[in-house]
Amino acid sequence: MRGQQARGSSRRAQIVSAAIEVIAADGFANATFSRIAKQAGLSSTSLISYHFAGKEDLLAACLTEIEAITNGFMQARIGAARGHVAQLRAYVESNVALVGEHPAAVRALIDLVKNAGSQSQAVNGRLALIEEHFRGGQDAGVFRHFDARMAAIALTSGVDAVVATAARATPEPAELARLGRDLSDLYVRAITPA
Amino acid sequence: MRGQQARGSSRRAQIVSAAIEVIAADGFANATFSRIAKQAGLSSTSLISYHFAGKEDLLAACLTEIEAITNGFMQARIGAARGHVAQLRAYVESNVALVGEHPAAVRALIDLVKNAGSQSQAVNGRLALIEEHFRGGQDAGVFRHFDARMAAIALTSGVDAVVATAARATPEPAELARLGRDLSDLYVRAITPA
Amino acid sequence: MRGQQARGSSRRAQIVSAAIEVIAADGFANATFSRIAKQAGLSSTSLISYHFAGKEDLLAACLTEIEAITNGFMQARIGAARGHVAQLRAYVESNVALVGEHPAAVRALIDLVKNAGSQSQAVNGRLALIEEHFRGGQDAGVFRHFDARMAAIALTSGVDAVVATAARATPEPAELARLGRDLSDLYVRAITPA
Amino acid sequence: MRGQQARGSSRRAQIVSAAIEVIAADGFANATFSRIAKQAGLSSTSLISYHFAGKEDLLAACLTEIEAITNGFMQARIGAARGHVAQLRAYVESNVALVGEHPAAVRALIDLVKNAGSQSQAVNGRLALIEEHFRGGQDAGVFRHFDARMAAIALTSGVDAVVATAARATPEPAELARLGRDLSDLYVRAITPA
DNA sequence: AATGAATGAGGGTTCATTCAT
DNA sequence: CATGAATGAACCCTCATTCAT
Repeated sequence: MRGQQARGSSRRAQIVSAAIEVIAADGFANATFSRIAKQAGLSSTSLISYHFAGKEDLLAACLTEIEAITNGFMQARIGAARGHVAQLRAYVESNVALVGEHPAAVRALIDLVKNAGSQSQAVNGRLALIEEHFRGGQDAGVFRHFDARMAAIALTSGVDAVVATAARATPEPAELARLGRDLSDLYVRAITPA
Repeated sequence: MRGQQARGSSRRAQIVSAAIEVIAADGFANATFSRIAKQAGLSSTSLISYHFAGKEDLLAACLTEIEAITNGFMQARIGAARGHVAQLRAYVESNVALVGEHPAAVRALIDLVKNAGSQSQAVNGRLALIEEHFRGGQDAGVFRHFDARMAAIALTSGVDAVVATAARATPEPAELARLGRDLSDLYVRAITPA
Repeated sequence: MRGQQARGSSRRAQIVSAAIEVIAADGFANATFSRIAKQAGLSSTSLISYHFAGKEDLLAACLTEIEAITNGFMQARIGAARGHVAQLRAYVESNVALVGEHPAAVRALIDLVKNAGSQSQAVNGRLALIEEHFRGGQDAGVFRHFDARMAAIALTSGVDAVVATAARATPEPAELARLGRDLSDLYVRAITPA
Repeated sequence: MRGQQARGSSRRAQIVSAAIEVIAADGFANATFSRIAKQAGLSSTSLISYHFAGKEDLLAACLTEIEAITNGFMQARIGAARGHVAQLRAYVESNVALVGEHPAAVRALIDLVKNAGSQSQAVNGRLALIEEHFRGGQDAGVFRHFDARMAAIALTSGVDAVVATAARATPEPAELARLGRDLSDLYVRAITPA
């Protein structure tokens, strides 16, 4: 009766998936319950309200879902890398490469981050992780001493923006790879000692 | 009858100013005529419609106003700098410093850029300018050879994000100066040869 | 979410009915959602938007409903008549007689025809039917040779105007019958050979 | 201060003229003060309110002006005709011919009659005149005995409708002449004895 | 005589949400 | 679980009119 169902509900997953597609296609501002319901093949928006406590709840679920997708993709590559620099490269390059694998998820994520970013723990979590990575590298002496939080913000938003631009054009994998390499070059130079 | 007033109208300026404050405080999505009218001390939203052809028109006027403010502030500093590197530093540092002078304008600008960015020629103009600056530096041999467009995107969005974060906290001028220096260090290292 | 309901919805029918009464009473120009909602006993206009895709949709539904009413009444009488002249008489007389049965529908129809006439295929269909009838009579040699389209326009609008006047006064059935006879006399004389 | 100026004001005439053109071009429903002011080259709608007591007043003035135009054209032709039948022909044919001379006035008149018809004395006056003409012809024995008022309604509305259709197409003078002759044939046959 | 600014009512429409079934 | 109906607030916008100047 309340809305807010068990996490495992298949209906929930179906709605979240539809919402992500709508956000990716029509933008965050146009992602209404109406469009989402239609995309999901539901006859009524009330089903969404039934499964989610509110729009915020749905959006949070989208964010969670997207991050599960992206993390699954990126974590493997990052985990395989050895050393602070290599891991940072892996982060940037796998993030760019992700556009080729899950364009809708990437587009939706960027829109969600733009519009609901600072409230979201998930987004802030990603930020904190990178900040922590920077501090670790600094302690290990492989990164310069800069404002780690500031650099984390600059990096994540920069990567997001490049990825967003790329996501609009659906480029070739090879082109994406070059883009990712170029971009990680930029940041590695920025944070490592001369 | 109007719907499009002479540029110099004081009411227009008052409404634009109120709109900027609302966007800065409540976000682009919540910047409704109602809130703007209330902020401006107007008795009804129809006065806004009287002075502006529509919401788009008002938003465009806000963007114009903000850019006038920011350009007036930044152009002087950038123009005073000599050399590609110094000019880039001037851009980044003056942009960060701007937060201390016009926090509302900065916050609003960032929200407008996020939500109306790719349609706005003013925004795209800024991007093109930096891209051009990069190419010029590359031709002069003072910048490395990287994807100029990509780097321009990464830089502008990174600066915007750092600035946005700073704008939320209203920090001291000295702190802002340090932040600007740190950030421009980052980008200068990123784009200059080892 | 709907905006376009199944044809059989009782609410839809209720709203259409209310709209017809409002148009009949206040005129097409004053048939606002507010007045229609009040007439239908609804608490808000949004319910109308819920059941109809827009004002046009509602108006189209009204036209359809009215034509169903009028056709049901007139078709029987016209179909029972034999010969071109008798059918024309049946058309004119049954149209006038209709005022006694469904005054609101008649008044509303005339207002709708006046204001949305040339766009409506239903209205144009009626015109085309009569024009065709005229041509048939001319080919059969029972009608004179005149501009069939022009005469159809003159007849339908003339009948509409007489009917509209009659509808304003709610006259007795006998009086209506005489009016219908007189009017059909007029047109029969106009189109049959001396 | 009140609005409602002396009849002879040149501004008044200018506004009336603009209003007629707007009604003819955009239709009665879209004839707003805004559009009329623009058409008249005025900078503000308040000037209209200044010269006219209200919208009704302006519309009445339009009707008066149009009738002055049409009467000037038609009266000459009707007055030159001798006999009841010839005068009726002159009315119908000159009315149709008018389309070629003053298309805007005709289009506007028809729209005004449709939307403000039954309230207007001028319109009702025209009706009464024809009704009187019919009675005169009946007394003189040249017209049959029919419901004079009803026939007047049928005739005027029929002529208006044909004229309205013609006004939409701006046809050749010769075509208009034929149309007028055909139409007056129709009505003459309708009202004269077999 | 004329004007620009301002007003308030009302326009249709969209939206997330609630409720009874 | 699921649904269709209903709701009320809020949205942007247009209109004729008024007022001080």
